[in-house]
Amino acid sequence: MRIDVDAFKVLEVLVEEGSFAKAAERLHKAQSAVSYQIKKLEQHLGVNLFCRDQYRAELTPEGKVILAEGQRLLQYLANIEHLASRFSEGWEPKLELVIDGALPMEPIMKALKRMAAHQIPTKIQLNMEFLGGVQARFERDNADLMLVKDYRTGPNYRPQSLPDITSILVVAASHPLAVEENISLFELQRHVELTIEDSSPEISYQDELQFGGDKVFYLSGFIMKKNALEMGLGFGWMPDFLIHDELKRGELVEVDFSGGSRHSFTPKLVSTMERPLGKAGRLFTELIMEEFDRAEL
Amino acid sequence: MRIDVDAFKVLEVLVEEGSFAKAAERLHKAQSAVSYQIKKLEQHLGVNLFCRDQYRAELTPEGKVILAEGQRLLQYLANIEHLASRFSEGWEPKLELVIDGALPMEPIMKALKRMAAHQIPTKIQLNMEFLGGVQARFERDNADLMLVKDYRTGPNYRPQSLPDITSILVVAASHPLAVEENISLFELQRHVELTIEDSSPEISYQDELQFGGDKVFYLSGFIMKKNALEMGLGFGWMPDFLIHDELKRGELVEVDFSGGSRHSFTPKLVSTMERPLGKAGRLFTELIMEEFDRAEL
DNA sequence: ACATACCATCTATTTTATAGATTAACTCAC
DNA sequence: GTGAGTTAATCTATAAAATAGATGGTATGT
Repeated sequence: MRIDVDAFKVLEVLVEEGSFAKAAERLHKAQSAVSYQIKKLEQHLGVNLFCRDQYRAELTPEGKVILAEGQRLLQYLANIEHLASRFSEGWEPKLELVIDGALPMEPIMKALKRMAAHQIPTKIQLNMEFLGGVQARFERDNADLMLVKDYRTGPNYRPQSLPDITSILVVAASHPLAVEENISLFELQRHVELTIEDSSPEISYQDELQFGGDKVFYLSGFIMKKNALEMGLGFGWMPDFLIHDELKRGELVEVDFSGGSRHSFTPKLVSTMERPLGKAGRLFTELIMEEFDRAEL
Repeated sequence: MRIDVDAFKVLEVLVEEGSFAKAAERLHKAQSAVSYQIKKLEQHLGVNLFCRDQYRAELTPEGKVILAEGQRLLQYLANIEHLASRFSEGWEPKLELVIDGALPMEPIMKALKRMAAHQIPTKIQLNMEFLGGVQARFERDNADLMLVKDYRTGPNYRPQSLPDITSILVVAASHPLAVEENISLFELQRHVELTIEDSSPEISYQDELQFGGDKVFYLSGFIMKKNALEMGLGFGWMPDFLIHDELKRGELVEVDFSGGSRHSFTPKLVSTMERPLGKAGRLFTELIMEEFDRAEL
């Protein structure tokens, strides 16, 4: 038979009260029950916790150590119970998020920071993907939420719109396209297009914003894409919030494409009815909406 | 009623085996007992650990977290049991040592280091005192062992001798006493004597190696005493192992006192029969003897 | 469709925890 | 000292809990 953790509680109270009878009273038990529990604990551990030579039983040095360890054990057990109570309140044990690298990180990070401040029991996993990779991962991992630029609608998806984001077709000021006017698609296709590499494992649906030229560079993430643009490697779409400063300083300029150099999209926060959100998921939804709205001002 | 930690063990085996029946078999219990335990745990925590929709009951995400936490709890409990078993093997929970600052620290530290390597459950407390302070603390704190230069014998003391250590009466090379020959006690008393301050709370027995002059500086520890000597503040006794290099380099020189400039004493390792040593105390005794013998070579 | 495996549930039984009473050893006040 | 009052172990009866064994409904696979 395994040890009874209850005995550690009895031990604790017994030491606090300093007497078997008082401890029994505080524990709403008979004095004999306390004696029995302590004796059982001593037998189980093979250690004398109390020295019975004196009139009042006195804790041995070994007993002191066992008491301290037992208290830590009880503490740990209480933590588990607390954790469980949070679960039964509706907090999910894990919240898995997939976010699109094309979206601004600042409001996302702010929302996560505020989540952490709530002392919630939920473990949060955050994955960043690009283009079709976002949805691919959402489906493969059975994630709880995806924050995505655009997605193929599924059977039970519940999307919520976030404030619009504008992409701008830009190029370095030093690039030939920077000075041309009313550029045709044909002309555009003669230059190198910079694109984010789709992070999905299989061939995914093509981004509707590609121009179909044969000179396409695939980059892994917007930081690299921005670098490549600044170095004049080619032209490409960038979310406006990422290049605000560069446009202002004139390092990057908008391409005067006849088909339009601005494109706005509506990021979506998507969950699925197959995996309804728990408390943490709903809290995150609320916070992320707030942060995106605030960022827009 | 408090939670039954046994249930965590059942949970662990159940998850490993993947079936209530198999788990019951491994635990030498009936299948119903396993069902009962798990149901009780779920009720107690207020959390569904298993999803019974499928044919085979499957662990819920909450269950996974509870399982992991439960395993840590069991680990902790096992640690306590191990600790207790070490106690019942004769390892005392605490070993309190008092050492004399006049003794070489190196073998003591080496012995302690080797103690630590033994993975023993005993907590070790080490206190350094000077002169009468060593014994005062040994008695006041009911310590287990004292390593002392000399002591007043008590009723039930069990001393063991360590290899002799020599003290030398030294002074800085720049000090007037450094060049005098065949110095009388009277001459010596005209100069400042440097002494370690007795660390006992009450007035203790006077160190037999004091000269009775009126110019005495009391210092707290041999590091300060050595500094004071080097700076030519006065003369004083120093254990040879502490000033070996300084003598060699001629920074400190032996005083040519007519009454003798060398004095050897036998450090003692003392315990009392009122508090017999446990395993850790005996191990320390063994190691410290070894280290002192080794240091002598 | 049949044999098999899975797990909840029921009942009887064993095991364990507890209360209440008793006793021996001890303290303290007088 | 002596007697009243504590303290804690021990004993016995009882209440509570864990367990075994049996049963039944459901899912699996061949």
